[in-house]
Amino acid sequence: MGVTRTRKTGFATEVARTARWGRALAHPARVAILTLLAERRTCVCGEIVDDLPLAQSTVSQHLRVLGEEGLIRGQVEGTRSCYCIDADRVRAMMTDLNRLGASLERKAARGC
Amino acid sequence: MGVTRTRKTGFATEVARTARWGRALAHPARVAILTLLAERRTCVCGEIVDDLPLAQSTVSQHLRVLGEEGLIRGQVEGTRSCYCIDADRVRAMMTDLNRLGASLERKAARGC
DNA sequence: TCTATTTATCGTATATAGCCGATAAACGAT
DNA sequence: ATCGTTTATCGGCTATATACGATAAATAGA
Repeated sequence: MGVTRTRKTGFATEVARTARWGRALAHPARVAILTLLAERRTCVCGEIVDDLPLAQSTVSQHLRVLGEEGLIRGQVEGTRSCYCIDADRVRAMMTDLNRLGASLERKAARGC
Repeated sequence: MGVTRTRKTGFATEVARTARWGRALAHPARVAILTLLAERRTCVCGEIVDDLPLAQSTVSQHLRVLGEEGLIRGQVEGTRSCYCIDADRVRAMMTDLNRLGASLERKAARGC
């Protein structure tokens, strides 16, 4: 023991940050939630639950993950929670992803 | 038994496809591999192993994941394996991710 | 042939993710 | 105060992801 088995460390911060965006998008439920939120501009938790083939508690967890990455914001309205997309964070994410994508496309295959 | 517990299904195909891209990028090692491959244009497996704080077998697994999504291609050269980025697939990925990003940014927060 | 090198895969262990039902917490309405 | 509604969190379980060492497979070179 004493040995770290999971290595989240040892990577450049930009690389790690990009991977976190990846994680946020790594489940179809989360992509679906973002898409739904975009379509409706804003949305109460229950509407999201109705739209997904998942239990309410599961949806709540996915909402939390998206919230932890800042991609969505929630605000309590009485007994309900209203969620919406945080455009600034989405832009930040796309900036990172596009930076990666651009560098990959620019210097693509050659002798392989 | 007989009950499906993991639900990969019940989501629109485009949503699922985007989530798969997310998964591919969801680990810093994989982002690091792509970045390294871009820097060097092409790269032998051993060089990647040397560049990452992970065991050879673990790196090999990450290479496989990236290969399964088509983001990289490998070709055997003697005892070595030479990997490179598949620019077409990267473009396809960025198209999907940007389509998502654009729709999220366009219809962003309003009353939340 | 024998050896060294390189890489993929196997076996196994652990950590994380994901799922659900149940419950708690907060609020509105009566 | 009580009840119903809504949502977050807890507990427990299963599945997947991640990690490593060991081994297999393939090849280059002596």
